[in-house]
Amino acid sequence: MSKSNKDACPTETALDLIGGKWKGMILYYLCSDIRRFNELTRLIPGITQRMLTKQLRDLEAHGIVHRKVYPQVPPKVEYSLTKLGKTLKPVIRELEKWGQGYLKS
Amino acid sequence: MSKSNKDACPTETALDLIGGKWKGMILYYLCSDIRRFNELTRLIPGITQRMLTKQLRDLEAHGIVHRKVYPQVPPKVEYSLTKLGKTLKPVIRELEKWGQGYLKS
DNA sequence: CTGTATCCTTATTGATACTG
DNA sequence: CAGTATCAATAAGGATACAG
Repeated sequence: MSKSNKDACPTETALDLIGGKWKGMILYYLCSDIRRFNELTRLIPGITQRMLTKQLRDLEAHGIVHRKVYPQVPPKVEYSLTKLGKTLKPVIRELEKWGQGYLKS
Repeated sequence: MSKSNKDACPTETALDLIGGKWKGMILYYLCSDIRRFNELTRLIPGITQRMLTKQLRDLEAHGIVHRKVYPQVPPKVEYSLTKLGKTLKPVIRELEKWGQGYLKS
């Protein structure tokens, strides 16, 4: 987004970072555990490797997700929430609660 | 979105409804008050009439926003949160809080 | 296993002009 | 005031193949 009034509307800042088609689900699963690349692929039906990579890189760039590479063959990479990422948990939890309520109504 | 695992991930349901480039800000302003079309245009710099209309219609279609038309000239239309929409307040509040924290860090 | 690289399609957004 | 209509541009997403 070019330059909206983020100061006046922090809501927008947050949605910029966790919005998008897949980030919600990625964060949802990272909230409960450290996950590997392939694991996320399985947990999130329909996502392609390209999109998963892209979203994870995005989250990483914003300091929300940490990427830990084990230099071995075959490769092993673990994704987890950073300190900042963990502060998102209440947000994710609220979204989750609301989503559940909405689905029941 | 076609058919992801919304049941497994209510977070996604929520983000589907309140995500997008402008919905966060629209909801942010509707949380605190009833707003008119032109008022929202002023409050949200950069949004076009076309986009504001589209987003409001979206929110309306999902039962989050109520559109009240006063049959008069010049026209007057008021937008407000529905009962369901009001249940979003804690969610918006969490997003807002997190956004503020993020901006400060 | 964890990605890149290409190419292509679709969805979102924007600019602008116009209307009841 | 509160929108529509039209057209154009950009961004997001997807399919598939390939690589270290």
